[in-house]
Order: sequence, then structure tokens, then C-alpha cells
Amino acid sequence: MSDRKTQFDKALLGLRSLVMSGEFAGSARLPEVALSERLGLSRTPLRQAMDHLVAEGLLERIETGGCRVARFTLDDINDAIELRGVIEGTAVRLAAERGADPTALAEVERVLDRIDTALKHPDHIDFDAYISENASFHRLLSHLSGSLLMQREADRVSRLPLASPSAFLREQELIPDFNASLVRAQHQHRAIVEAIRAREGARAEHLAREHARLARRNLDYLANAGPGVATRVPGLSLLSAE
Amino acid sequence: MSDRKTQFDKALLGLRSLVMSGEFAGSARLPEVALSERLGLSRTPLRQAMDHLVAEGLLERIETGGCRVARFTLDDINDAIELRGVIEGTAVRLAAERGADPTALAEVERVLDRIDTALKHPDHIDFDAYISENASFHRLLSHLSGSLLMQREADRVSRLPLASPSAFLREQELIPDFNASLVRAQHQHRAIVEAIRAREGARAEHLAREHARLARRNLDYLANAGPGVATRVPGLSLLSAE
DNA sequence: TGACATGTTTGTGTATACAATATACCACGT
DNA sequence: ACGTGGTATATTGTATACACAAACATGTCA
Repeated sequence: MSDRKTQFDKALLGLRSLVMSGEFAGSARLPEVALSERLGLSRTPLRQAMDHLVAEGLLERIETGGCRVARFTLDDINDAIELRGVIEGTAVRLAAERGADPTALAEVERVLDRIDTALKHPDHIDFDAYISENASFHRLLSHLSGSLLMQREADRVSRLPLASPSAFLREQELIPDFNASLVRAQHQHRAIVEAIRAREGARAEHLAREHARLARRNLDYLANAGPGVATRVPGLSLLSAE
Repeated sequence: MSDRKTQFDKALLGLRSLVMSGEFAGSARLPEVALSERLGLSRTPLRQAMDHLVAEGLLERIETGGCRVARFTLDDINDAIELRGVIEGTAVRLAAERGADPTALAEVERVLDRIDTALKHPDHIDFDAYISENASFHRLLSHLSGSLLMQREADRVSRLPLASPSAFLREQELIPDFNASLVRAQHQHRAIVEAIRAREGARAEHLAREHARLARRNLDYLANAGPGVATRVPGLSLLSAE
């Protein structure tokens, strides 16, 4: 019953995907009436969605009223990736220090087994499976601490543009040694869980940080890959020249 | 001109202080019409403010509509304090690694000098000065990294209930050895800045984390200090029995 | 011709009216 | 007496109307 679509939800999803598509990236003010008509709803829920996206950091308020699409430098996105590593790192450190729920840990291990399966044949990697299981892994990981706050903040920082653990996973043909990097990532996954089980908080934290930093390399490649890529990777068009 | 008070700002400030006062802590739904009349504005800006406070974590949405005041356990607040330490720690680590702006560093040192002045006479500490300069210090500290993201997120986490660096500074007569703890805190302030200057990122990070944990002790005392205190410390009445 | 003033127009911020939904209450049946 | 169903009321979610401020264009004067 909690999935009954309210107008606000429609506005949020519609507006977010419009913004991510880069159509309004030109830093002009978002016109409320036009957008509300285009999304098929009134200005009230649209403005709610705009407030929400301002809080998320995807939009920014204009002094004289209204808001525009935010622009990001490469540094901004690297900072966001670093912050995700820091928060995920804190979540796993707390999980290690406090002891993780065995049931939740078993669930995490099952996800890792499925990732192994997706990676089994080096020449025929099941990318779709990898992407979805990888997202599950990161979600479950931030829940292991048992802290609702850590869970919320980890989810939140993953919504920053291009900071999500799944942000760059669909561009396998553009990134050199992409398959090998997936294997490395999975080794880090295993090591993180091992550290949590062994109650090695500091080790778990540092592994999670380093794991997040894998995304840096992919970001660098995509940022230099030319203009055609910007339309393929959602949000990449928000990257400003500097 | 950016400080022209809009109705939304009035709603946000008014609602936040009402909620922090504990008047609505009984976890019932916040009635919109009554609140809007009481605050002297219409439902539209009030609802904006409610959305904002939900995002801040001070309110929580109810499945069937509307929202209520959130309740916090001691663990929740300790997690929030830990998270503040982690984010402030990251900000100072980045400042150390990347090199902080000398002008900003000098400004920070001036604030620390003023804190020294406030602490000069152990029996006549200028608490008001300490509180305001301490707040300045923490704000400036998270700006040293030069990263707008770190700055934003540090400010944000400080708005979590009872996680602010200034949350427990007005209760000097309730907390044993309070004056001594202020002196210890100031030593940590100096050490953090020293580490940033020396480009010792890891040291700066760990010092900032430990500094935030000073608040734990104060929280424990106040949580056990009896019911009368809840009305004096803003937000303490939101602490649930567990 | 250029700078400034003024009317026009567009668009946001706010209030209010309306519709959809949840809650409370009461009657009725078991 | 207690539970169940239905209706009435209250309250939220959404749409629209209005007021005011900002951007723009046009025209006037230097």
C-alpha cells in the first residue's frame, strides 16, 4: 500500500530523469509552469519535487527566485565519491565493532556468490546481473551497522550525481580493463565482509574507502571520452568544463 | 537583500523551535491548519518547512499522511555525533592533504586566540564568548578543505538533533569538570590546526573524530540528569526512553 | 546614438479553494 | 459486551487564483 503513486512521486521521478538527461543543463532557470504542464501535474507537487532536488544537490536555488540545474566539476564528483567511501567505511567499521547480525551477513554473502556467478566466464560477464547485485551489496552493507542514521546517510550520499556505486557500470566498452576491474572490486567486497566478521573495524573502514575510489578511475576515463558519452551516462552532462 | 524574510523562512524557524521545545514530542501527527494559524501564515509555506525538517531528520513522515516529530534514542544521537566527527575529520584531512588557504588558516587561529581569552580566568570563564567562537571554529574548520560538498555536509550533519558542536555547552553547572573539559577541547582545537599546517592528514582526521566524541560524555550526563533538564536543553526532550 | 525611464509581460511566492483520503463515531448485529 | 460496518467529519494532497517582483522591450530625452 505504500507504493501508491502520489503526484509528488511522479514529479520527483520525472523531474530527476529530465534533469539527469541534461536537457536543462544550460543553467537557465527551470520554468515551473512549462514543466508542470509537461509532467502532467500542477505546480504544487512540482515545487515540492524541486525543493527535494535542491536538498539532494541536483538543483540549486537562484537568489532572485526559482532554481536551476547545478553544475559539477570533476573535483566535486571526486569529493562526492570520497565522501561515499568515508560514510560506507564508517558503516562497516561500526558493523565490525558492534558485531553484525548473522542473518544479514549471510544475506550479504549470498549476494557476493551471485556476483561470482556473474563473473564466472571472463569473456561473457553478465553485466546486468553484476550491476543489480552490486547495488544490493552496497545497500546491504550500509545496513549491517544496525544504525538507521548510517543507512540513511549512505543512501543519501549515493544519490549525489555520479557518486552512486553503480554510476559507471554500464560503460564496459569505454573503459580499459573494465572486466579486470570488476574482479578486483569483487575481491574487495569479500575482504570487507571478512574484516567485518573478524571484528577488524579499521581494516573494514579502509577497504571500503579504497573500494569507493575505484570509481575515480572510471570517472576520469569517461570525462575525457568525448561528447558522445555525455548522453549515454545519466548525469554526465552536468559535468562542467571546470 | 538576500535576507528578506520570506514566509517559508518564518515557517522553518518557527516550526523548528516549536519542535525543539518538545511541545509536540508526543509523536502525534502535526496538525497543519492549527500550526499555520499559530505561526501566522498559510499552509503552503508551512508544508514546505515540514518537508525541509523531514529531510533534516527532525520530523518523520507518516504512512497515512502528514508527519510527526521524530524520536531519538541515545544510540541515535551517539551515532550522529560519531558521524559529525567522521565528516569533520574528512574535511580536515582533505585540508591537510590539499593544503589549506593561509588566509583562512589565519582566521581560524584568530578564533582560537579569542577562545583562549575566554578561558583565561579558570574561575570566570566567558561562556557566551566560548560558545559563539567555538561555533565559528567548527564552521571555519569544515571550510578549510575548499570543498563546497564537505562544507555543506558538515553543516548538515551539525543540524541533526543534539549533534551540533554547540549542543551541550550551556549546561556548565550540570556537568562535572565542565571547565576542565573546555580546556581539553581547546587543546584539541590547537592540535587539529597544527596537524593541518604540517600536512598530517591522518592525524588531523583522528583528532577531529576524537574531539567530536567529547560530546558523548556530556550527553550521557544530561540524559541521566533527570526530567528538569529536558526543558532547558533544546531538543533533549526528543530523547526517547529507549 | 546611447543611456535611462517606464510600461508590459512573464514568472515566482503565497493564499485559498477543492478533491481525495483517513479517522472517529455511532448504530447494528452477533 | 464486543466486534463490524457504514457514515460523517476532519485533515491531508492537489489545483488554481492572485499579488508582487523581476526581466524585457519600447520609447523618450540628452
